[in-house]
Amino acid sequence: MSKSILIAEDDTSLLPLLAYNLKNNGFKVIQAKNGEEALLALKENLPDLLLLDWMMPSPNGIEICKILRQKKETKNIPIIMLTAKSEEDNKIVGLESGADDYIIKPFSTTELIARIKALLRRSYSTFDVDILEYKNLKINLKEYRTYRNDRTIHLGPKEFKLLKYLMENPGRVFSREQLLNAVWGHGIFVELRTVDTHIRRLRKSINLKGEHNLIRTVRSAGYSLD
Amino acid sequence: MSKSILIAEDDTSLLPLLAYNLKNNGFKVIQAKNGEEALLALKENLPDLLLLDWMMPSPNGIEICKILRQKKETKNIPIIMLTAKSEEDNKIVGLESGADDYIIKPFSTTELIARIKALLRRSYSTFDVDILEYKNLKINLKEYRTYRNDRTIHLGPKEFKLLKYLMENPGRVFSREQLLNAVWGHGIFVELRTVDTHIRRLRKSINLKGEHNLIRTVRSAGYSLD
DNA sequence: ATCTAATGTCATAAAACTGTAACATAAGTG
DNA sequence: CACTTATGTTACAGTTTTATGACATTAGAT
Repeated sequence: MSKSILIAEDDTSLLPLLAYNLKNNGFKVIQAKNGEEALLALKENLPDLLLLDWMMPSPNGIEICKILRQKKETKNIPIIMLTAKSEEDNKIVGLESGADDYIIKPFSTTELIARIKALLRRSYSTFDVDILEYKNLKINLKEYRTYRNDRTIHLGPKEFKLLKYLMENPGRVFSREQLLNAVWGHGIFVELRTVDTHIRRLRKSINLKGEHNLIRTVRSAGYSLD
Repeated sequence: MSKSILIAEDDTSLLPLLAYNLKNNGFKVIQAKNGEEALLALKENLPDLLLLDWMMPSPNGIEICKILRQKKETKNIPIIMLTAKSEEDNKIVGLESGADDYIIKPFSTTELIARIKALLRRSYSTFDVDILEYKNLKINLKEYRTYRNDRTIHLGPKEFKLLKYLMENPGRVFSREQLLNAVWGHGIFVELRTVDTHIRRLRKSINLKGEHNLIRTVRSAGYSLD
């Protein structure tokens, strides 16, 4: 799927040019003629990357940057700042405000594209070990939260651990004993079939109303995430 | 109490040497053989200072630096970058990425120690934000006041610290141990269950007449702001 | 010193979670 | 198909974990 890029640029000759070039390179482009528009567009939906002009009538690129970095849902969106040559000295401020990269006008399209791609690549190799995802399932380890299709799901401690374990090795089949060892701990005295019950509870919570069953039963072997 | 230092260095001959020298100088050392390990170690607990090798297989020092600078809980940790002579030209980029200092290999132990000490001294005069907000909750750290929906709330000292800590990482679940350490202090003799009582008092004060309960209980895990 | 607010601990109540067993279904087997 | 085996379901009692309220003690303020 193509990545979306929001451009905020008040130079009315540059904006369409940028948009055109980016579209040609397979990106989906959202255009904003100033900071206000950019912020409004961000309420609508979040792009994969932002291109912000440093100098604009308030709110300018830096201000927007700072605002975004404070909000949870936007703090990880990569940002490239567009600066004029004369403003180059301020680049440190730019990066401090939370931008991930900056590029000095005038710049070549190829250079811009290269930087965009580099940044997207970098930010998609997520370092966030706290979040596990599989299909439309997501769990946040730090917050102990589970989502299916972004809808919050409540799980008990055992179910949570069980799901976590399965999600760490999606597709792989675990025997009941393996699951007991991993989730309950070694050397405990619990019926093997207890796993069944928990799998059932997990399924019940996860597969809300007609959603595809994500836990596969492998007869005479065990269970796996599918 | 001795300060802890996390070293991320992929040169397997240099790492133990550094660790040895720092330990000799009274620091507590955590070692990481690459960027991944460093990030993992940071999830466990936060050191007082970081020593990052510039050149490592990804994530390298700069990348780690940028990541850390974006997170509230790590953005103020002082960072020293280790760079090879040939990379010296890039030193500006190093500082731009958010490092506080850099040192060029090969360096003398005494110089390194000196810089570390200088940095630690400097960074302990850090000023914090004085207002924290979450949903309709607001606390003013300087004036020591708490508001819910602009209505003033009275909290005891412990409850205030507890709330402050939770508000610094909204959503994240903290175990009772963690809360005890953060609010009561390390190495203290207090029942774990005491946390419950304070959470209860905090809830009572915060959730005036029918307002949404902002503190979530996560069974067998702890509490979090919701 | 006296009074008030804050704290830590306990006992008990309330809630949530678990493990089992019994029975129902479904899947393999010859 | 008849039989065997594995898994799905359900209900329930037992256990664990958390909430609550009361109490004694301590710290702080006047």
